[in-house]
Amino acid sequence: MTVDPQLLDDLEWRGLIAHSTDLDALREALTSGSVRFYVGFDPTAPSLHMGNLVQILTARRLQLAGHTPYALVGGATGMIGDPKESGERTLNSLDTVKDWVDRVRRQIEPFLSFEGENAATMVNNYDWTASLSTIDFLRDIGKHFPVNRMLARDVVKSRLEAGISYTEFSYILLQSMDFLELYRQHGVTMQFGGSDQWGNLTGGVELIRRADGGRAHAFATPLITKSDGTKYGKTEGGALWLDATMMSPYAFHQFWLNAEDAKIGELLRVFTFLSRAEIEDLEKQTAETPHLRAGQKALADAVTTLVHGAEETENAKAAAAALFGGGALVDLNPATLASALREAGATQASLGTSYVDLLVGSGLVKSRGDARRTIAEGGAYLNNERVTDPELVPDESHLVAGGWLVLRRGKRNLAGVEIG
RNA sequence: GGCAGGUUGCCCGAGCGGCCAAUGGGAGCGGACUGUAAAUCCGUCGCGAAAGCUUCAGAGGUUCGAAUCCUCUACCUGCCA
Repeated sequence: MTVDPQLLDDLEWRGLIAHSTDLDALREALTSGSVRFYVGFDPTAPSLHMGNLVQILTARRLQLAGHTPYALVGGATGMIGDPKESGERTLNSLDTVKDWVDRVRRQIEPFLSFEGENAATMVNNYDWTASLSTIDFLRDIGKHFPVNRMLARDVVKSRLEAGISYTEFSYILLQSMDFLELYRQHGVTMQFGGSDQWGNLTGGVELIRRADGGRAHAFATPLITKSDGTKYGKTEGGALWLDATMMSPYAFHQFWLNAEDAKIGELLRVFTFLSRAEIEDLEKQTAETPHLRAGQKALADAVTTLVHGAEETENAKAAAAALFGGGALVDLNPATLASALREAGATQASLGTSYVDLLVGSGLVKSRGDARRTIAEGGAYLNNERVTDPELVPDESHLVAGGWLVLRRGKRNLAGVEIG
């Protein structure tokens, strides 16, 4: 297998290396042959989200450059829980974790190739931890972890006051053991993960050195933040899920389309496979003609295509064009409008329902008082026309596209109501 | 173990018997500007059309009336052992 010698330069240019073990050694390893590497995903929810996407795409970049991926789902680590600063995690049942493991596995698979010389392999750490005896674990693994070092870790330090269970405290041993296991069984010599995983990554590198005298590498990808420093990928609805049933491809596409100008370059580098020349050109366009939003459009199209495919991306774009096109809704092709509304999120209602209740039913507002408030604030629309009468009850004359009402809150929150 | 203090709306944080659905800040939401950006400014921010209803850790109690006083329970913090 020939490898791309430019890989590490490309990763650095994309800003994907926030921390790393010896960078020169890593460079040498990555240029001298196909490196077997691993990246893990814990099943903490029924779907992966934007943060995980950074890792998935990075794994793909490595595979495309000729290296060999081992994608790990944490059937075991998901039972324990990685300590986080905000507090102790709630344990999930074995059944829940198993279900989420399956879902996560299926979400990762499309991004990697399981054929060819550097075919990817899926592994589950439950397979080598479930039957491990406590005595063996404490003697073979625990002996290599000085507690004083473990206590010095930032996450642990931050939890010492509020409290941390032995369960979570032990997490790093499990993840480090994963690396050792993959190193022994499959010759895996590199791991990467999010920067919040840095302690766990180096834990594995060190365990391999202490237990087997082996040499392994690790690097961490950066946390993607907004320009104000807060975490990226949060919407009103919560996380930016990759599962189409948890977040529609339309909503997903809209999220990226609304990216702030200042972040376009960074997001394009991290989340797309566009070339350096293409990205630099888009950055230039964003700087010179920001209102055209060429960068946002390219970003939204590229990421949505990666996650949901070309067809869903076209649907999302068509829906957005129909709903934000600016033209009168009645002039639109009924079929186009109807499918756009289904894409944006649609509910059903019968004629005679008040506008306020329709807004509540659509989920655009959370209570009737909220609906009335929105109307009073001038932020409520029916068929792209501002609604000023809080008592409005839509009738036949309001129907468009053969039986639809188009509700809007604010500039960009849309919902369709199918009248049946 | 002893002593003192705390627990308020999504978060932080005032209130310390009626004028409190509860000051203020942040987040969120809407409007203006614009580009379905950012920044800024303005408005809004428990439920209810309203009357009113349900909130200030939980359960009781005092009172015409409690987030505010008393008792118990839970959790947290500080000081002394």
